[in-house]
Amino acid sequence: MVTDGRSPLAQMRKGLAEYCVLALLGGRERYGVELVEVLSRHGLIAGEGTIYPLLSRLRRQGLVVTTWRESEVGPPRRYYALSADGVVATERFARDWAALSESVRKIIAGEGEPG
Amino acid sequence: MVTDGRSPLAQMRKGLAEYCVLALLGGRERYGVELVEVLSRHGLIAGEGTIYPLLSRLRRQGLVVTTWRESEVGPPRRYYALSADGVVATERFARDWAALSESVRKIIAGEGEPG
DNA sequence: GCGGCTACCTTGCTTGGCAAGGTAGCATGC
DNA sequence: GCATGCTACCTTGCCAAGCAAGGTAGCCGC
Repeated sequence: MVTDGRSPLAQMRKGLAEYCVLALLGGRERYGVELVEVLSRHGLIAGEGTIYPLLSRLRRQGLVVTTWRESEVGPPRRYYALSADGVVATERFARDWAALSESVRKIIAGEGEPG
Repeated sequence: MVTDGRSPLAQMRKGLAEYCVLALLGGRERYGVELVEVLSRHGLIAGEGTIYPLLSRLRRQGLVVTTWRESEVGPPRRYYALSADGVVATERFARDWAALSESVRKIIAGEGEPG
C-alpha cells in the first residue's frame, strides 16, 4: 500500500481534518465511520487511522461530547456532538482558515510585496 | 517565549509554507531573509527556524537552484530560483491546494452529504 | 578592533496524519 | 450453537514539518 504520510498533500491536510470534523458536527451529531466516509470522499483524510486519534484529542480537550447509541443494523456507535467550547473553537478555526487562505491567495496572485 | 508550534494555526500551516515559497520564487529570485519577511508578514511562518530547513529540503529535492551574490550593504546572500522540476512541483501544489480549499469550502457550507 | 547589524544555518522538541493491526458486537446461514 | 462476514471502535509506531533557541560569520561605522 502506498504510504501517503510522506506526500505534500498529507502535510497540507494537517489541522484541516480537525477543523472539518468540528464543522461537520456543527450541523448534527455523527459517529466515527460516518466522519471517515465524508472526509475521505472529499480527500481530507486517508482512513480511520487519522480520525480516531483526532476524535480522542477533541474529547480530551472537551470540544466534543459523546453518546453511545444502539444501531439497528450492527454494533453500537459512539456519536459525537459539539460542546460549548467546541463551538467557540470552530469559530476560531474559521477565522484562522479564512486568514490563511486569503494569505495564500495573495502570495499566489503576486501580492507578496508591500504596498 | 510563547511556543507557537503547539497551536492549531501552526498545524494548518504545514505544507503551505513550502508551496508559498515556490510560488514566490516563481515571480523572481529571492534570498532567505527576504522570504522570511514576506511570509511572516502574511502570517504563514513564525520565523527563520521554519524557512532554512525548508529551503534545504527544496535544494536537496532539486526544486530550487541557488546562487551566492554579494550584497551592497552586508554579508553575501544565497539567492533561490525555481528549477524546471520546481515549476512542475509548483503546478502540482496549485492543483492540490485548489482541491483542498474547495473541499473545505464544501464541508463548511454543509455540502458534506452526497447528492 | 569592537559593537551592532545582516544573513546564514543547526539542534531538539512537538504535533498531527498515516498504515497496519487488533478487539468486539451483531446478523446470517447452516 | 457456532462459523463467517460485516460494522464499528481503538492503539501502536513511524514520519514529516513548524518552531524556539542558539550558533557562526561577513560587513560597516566608529
